[in-house]
Amino acid sequence: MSLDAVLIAGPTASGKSGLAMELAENLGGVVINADSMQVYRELAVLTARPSATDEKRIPHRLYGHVKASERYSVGLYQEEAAGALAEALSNKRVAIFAGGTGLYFDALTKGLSPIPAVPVEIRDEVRRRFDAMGREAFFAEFATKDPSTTSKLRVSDTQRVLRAAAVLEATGRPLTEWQEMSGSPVLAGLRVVRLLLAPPREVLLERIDRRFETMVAQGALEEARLLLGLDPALPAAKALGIPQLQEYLLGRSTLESAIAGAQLATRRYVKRQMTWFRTRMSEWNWFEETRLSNIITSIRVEVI
RNA sequence: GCCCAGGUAGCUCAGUUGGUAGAGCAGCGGACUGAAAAUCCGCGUGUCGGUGGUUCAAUUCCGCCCCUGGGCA
Repeated sequence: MSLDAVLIAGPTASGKSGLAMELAENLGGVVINADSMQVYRELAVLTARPSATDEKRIPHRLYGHVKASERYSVGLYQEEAAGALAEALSNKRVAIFAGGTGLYFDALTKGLSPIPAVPVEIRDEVRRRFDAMGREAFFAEFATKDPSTTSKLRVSDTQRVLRAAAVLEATGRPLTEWQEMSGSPVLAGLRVVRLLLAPPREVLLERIDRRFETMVAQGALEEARLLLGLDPALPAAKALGIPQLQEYLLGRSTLESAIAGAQLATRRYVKRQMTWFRTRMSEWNWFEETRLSNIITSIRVEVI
């Protein structure tokens, strides 16, 4: 069987990393990250990133290579993933993408519209105007400039409203117009296997609760402390567990309630992940168990 | 054993002067194009402890029973 890439998606704590390494070992592969939070250097424990030992055993790419003070994005991911893929293929290795970020898998398998990068200054400027005007007034004004994008947004969806306004500002064209253009998938033309690991929810939730306690025992508090001075609006500052543990570090909550809060946030995250997978990745090969033998015998290779 | 108070959603509770019930939290479903572990939208999921009785109608009133908490012994 000839194969270029294996994609392993699944909710948090579903066993993706372990399976990725096993497959990498068997197929002669490189593990490439497909998770938006595991890219941040300072977040090793809290994002359950592969350990130094793991990285020694199997080559890993795009893990912990971005500073928490920086703002990563799908756009950057798409570029870097393409680079990591090219490197793997030129070394005759199978690229094994593992992660839980549905949007990143979209970039790999469907591609993003070719929207030019929005300069930070414009982004910040739009944000300032939003804060000054208030969301209602800002939205109303944006509606007059870009009715087609506005019709797809809600006033309350601040993040998307800001993005749409920034794109219009930076490019002079409505976001909807850009989005009608399809992009090219990172994996275009390659032979891939798409695996979705989805253990029963109750098993996952149980595992999550125990795992978070282990994380606290293994240095999660120190990671949260490291990020204390950072702008809370940065992506890394929103990693599951960070806000809750910081509340505790600042003396605003007990450790017990911080842990409970982080576990709760993680449960909700799993729900959102599952919604994405169910509704947008239903044609992937779904597995409840991570037993390699089961998976190996039933995989289907497809060309993207 | 007796006397109080209470048993209503997964949890904490509200309520119905008799017309099968609603809040918060938890939970569940959905959307998703450069912040996506983000951001946003939607949904009460129930033998009203059990069993008899009164009634056109009982979760609500009455009897008995069971359970929980407190008090007296």
